[in-house]
Amino acid sequence: MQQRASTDHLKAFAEKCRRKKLRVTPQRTEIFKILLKLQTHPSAEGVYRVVKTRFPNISFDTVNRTLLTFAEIGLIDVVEGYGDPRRFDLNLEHHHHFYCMNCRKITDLFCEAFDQLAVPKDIKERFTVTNKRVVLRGFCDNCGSNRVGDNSKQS
Amino acid sequence: MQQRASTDHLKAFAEKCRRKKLRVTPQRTEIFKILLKLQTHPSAEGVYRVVKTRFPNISFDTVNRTLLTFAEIGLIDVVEGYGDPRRFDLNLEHHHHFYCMNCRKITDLFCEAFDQLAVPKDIKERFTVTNKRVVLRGFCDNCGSNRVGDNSKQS
DNA sequence: CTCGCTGCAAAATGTTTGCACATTC
DNA sequence: GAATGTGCAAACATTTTGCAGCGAG
Repeated sequence: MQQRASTDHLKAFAEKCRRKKLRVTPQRTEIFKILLKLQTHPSAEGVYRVVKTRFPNISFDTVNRTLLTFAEIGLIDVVEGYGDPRRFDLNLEHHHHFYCMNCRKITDLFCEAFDQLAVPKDIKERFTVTNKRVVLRGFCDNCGSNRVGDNSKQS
Repeated sequence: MQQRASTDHLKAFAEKCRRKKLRVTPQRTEIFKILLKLQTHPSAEGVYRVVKTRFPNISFDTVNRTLLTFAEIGLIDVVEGYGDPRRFDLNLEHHHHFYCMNCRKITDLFCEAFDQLAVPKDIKERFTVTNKRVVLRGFCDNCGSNRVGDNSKQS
């Protein structure tokens, strides 16, 4: 089933690149194909290891940059954590987080509706769940008005 | 209000340390006090900068190790992302994540109840929300049986 | 007095940047 | 042919480890 869809995905990929004025290079295509096949949540390093079996000369930087580029144009997503340094939270009570994509600030959210969300039985059967949290992402009021969609940093 | 509670928190802190057979050193106490005051989600670096104003000789490692120790005994929490390398996700559809604290594998969860969770109006007013996700944490079936609560790694 | 904790230094890991050459459009 | 993408190498940032001496219990 994955195989069948690949062609469509590849077409969509090429089109998206063209729309964003990105060149469709063999490296990019291969990386995208590998992402399709992996269906996991690999790090740049993980993707690199796989791509290397087909493009032995590819550099890690190309893989890493390509992934960041893909994320920038919305072709793929970056998993929560976003590669930031580890951060700590004194608040052990049940609460939730809003993460600003621009200034990277995390705001605690307290919300009964979120707290009350139940973990379905089938998930509980597959995993030992010790923590449940709703994570929202977007832009805080400081950042929301000025900017729209890019990934530039700010200390 | 934070001020008043500090004493209690400090007592609880000392007791927790004793229970876990950790020594109550000035450094640890200071770091804990700073966490109480910060009420944010600082990185080790961020905590270090503040502690240094009072303990100019403290080393970054002590701060970092202390924070990790605190997290290990459940005194504080590590925010989603956990300091892992950045990871990517091809799946742009609405889905949710389970993160295994042991093997660090992320599993996609598809769950209607989670999808349907509405973001309350007051949150929408404060933030521009572009993404919503439920993140569960715990141990997957491979890791759940062998281990219970520590933080040791496994490649 | 003992063992855990701290500070220092170095290593390991992960990420970013600059530049010359190759390649897509 | 112009401009973007790639590979390489070095810089940078973050996290981890080993060890000698210090200090809490």
